[in-house]
Amino acid sequence: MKAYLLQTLKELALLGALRERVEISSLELAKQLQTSQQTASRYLLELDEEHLIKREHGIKKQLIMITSEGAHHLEAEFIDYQHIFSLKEEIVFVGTVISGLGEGTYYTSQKGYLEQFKKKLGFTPYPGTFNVRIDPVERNKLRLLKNFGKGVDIESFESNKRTFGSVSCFLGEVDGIEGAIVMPKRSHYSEIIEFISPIYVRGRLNIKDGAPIEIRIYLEETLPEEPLR
Amino acid sequence: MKAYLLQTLKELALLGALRERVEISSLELAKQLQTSQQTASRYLLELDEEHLIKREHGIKKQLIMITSEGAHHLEAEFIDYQHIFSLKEEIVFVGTVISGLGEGTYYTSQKGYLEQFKKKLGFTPYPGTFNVRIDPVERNKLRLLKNFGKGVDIESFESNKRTFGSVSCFLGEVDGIEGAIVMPKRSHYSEIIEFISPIYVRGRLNIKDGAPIEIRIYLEETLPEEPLR
DNA sequence: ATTACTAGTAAGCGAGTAT
DNA sequence: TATACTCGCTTACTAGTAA
Repeated sequence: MKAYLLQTLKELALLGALRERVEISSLELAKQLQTSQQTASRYLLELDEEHLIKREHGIKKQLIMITSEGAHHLEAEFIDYQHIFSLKEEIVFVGTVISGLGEGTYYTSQKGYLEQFKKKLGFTPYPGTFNVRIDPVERNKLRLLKNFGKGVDIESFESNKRTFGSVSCFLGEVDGIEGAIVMPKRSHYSEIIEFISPIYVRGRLNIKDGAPIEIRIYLEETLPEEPLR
Repeated sequence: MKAYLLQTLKELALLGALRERVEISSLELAKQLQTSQQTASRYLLELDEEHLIKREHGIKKQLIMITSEGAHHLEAEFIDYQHIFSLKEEIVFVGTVISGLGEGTYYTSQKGYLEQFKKKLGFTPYPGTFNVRIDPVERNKLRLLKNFGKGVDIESFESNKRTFGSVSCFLGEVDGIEGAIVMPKRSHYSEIIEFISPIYVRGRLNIKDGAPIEIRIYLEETLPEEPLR
């Protein structure tokens, strides 16, 4: 998303356009953004084209409201700032359940991974991964996770004459089931999040493909409680 | 501030550059920003020129840290987002005490204003205003105030054959002294904030020009407490 | 009043490359 | 490896103005 569009969207949000239709002229918006009327008008056109706002033309001014897609961008931005100023302790990914290609079972059955999971994560995962497709706008949360999350590194190893790459894990939960997400280190951000757990998640949740789901990742390590004396 | 520079600054902050020097190459930054190495390099040059970051060149990569000026921009942005998502109940302006030109005394002595202050703000101000020069980066808080603050409108009136313009007031306090800031409606955002109070602020605080000061403005109206039955 | 098109100018971009 | 310069191309800007 272009930086100036985000800025414009934020400005509209400040005027209340997340909650209601806001009446504003391109000239008024231009003053807020310290630019010309023409540029503000163009920004609004671009935001509209990208479905980040919805407009209705009144007789004079226009009524503008931010769409849910636009709101997602602002939320993502807010999360970034919360992290910058260390105010949040978890990241929630929203997505839909999908089926994997069975690869998850292959990888999570490798002894080289299993031993490390047991040792470093504290549990032996059920074979296979619980896969969730996240919205593309959620991907910057993945980046945040890499930068801020307390990742657990699982090292690469060799087995059967091939190499199994190193992965990062982040502890979290899906609908109350504790586990961790697994991210290959040498790969770009994907739209799929893979979750492992000692429990067979799909069975426990009795859930179908396409169902909405949330994965919650803990950013702070859970500190053991100090016993009262 | 250019939108893309803010975005870059935010990215550096996410990498921890608010707290410590961060080692990053222009290519790595470019990947984060989804742009080219050349552009990332140019962004860093621009941020440096504007004193928003400080750089040290290592043998390979460079060490980057965000300056306090850069941090202010990020804080201001964070405040904006907090307001968008309704998480803050006050705005604090940081500035330095300055002397006015005596105009404050003239205006605050006008009967037309005095009657409205008494009626709408609940107090009769001491003649004169307590003036604070705010940092230019604080000005977007003024804009926030106009959009979100529970402003009290003081209407224009005529007296002695001239017109006294309408002003907006926002209740707040300076160092524990309750009062309100006064902003002319028909004027651009200024670097000076004028504070009125039933008490002679300068005398009470025994403060000199140039001294650092905070003005706290309440965003939510203080609701009267419900008596317990 | 508005919005937004046209057109000329300015700013931003990244491939190539020097250092 | 790095950073950052040049330069040709693209994108973004605003004055003027139509609708």
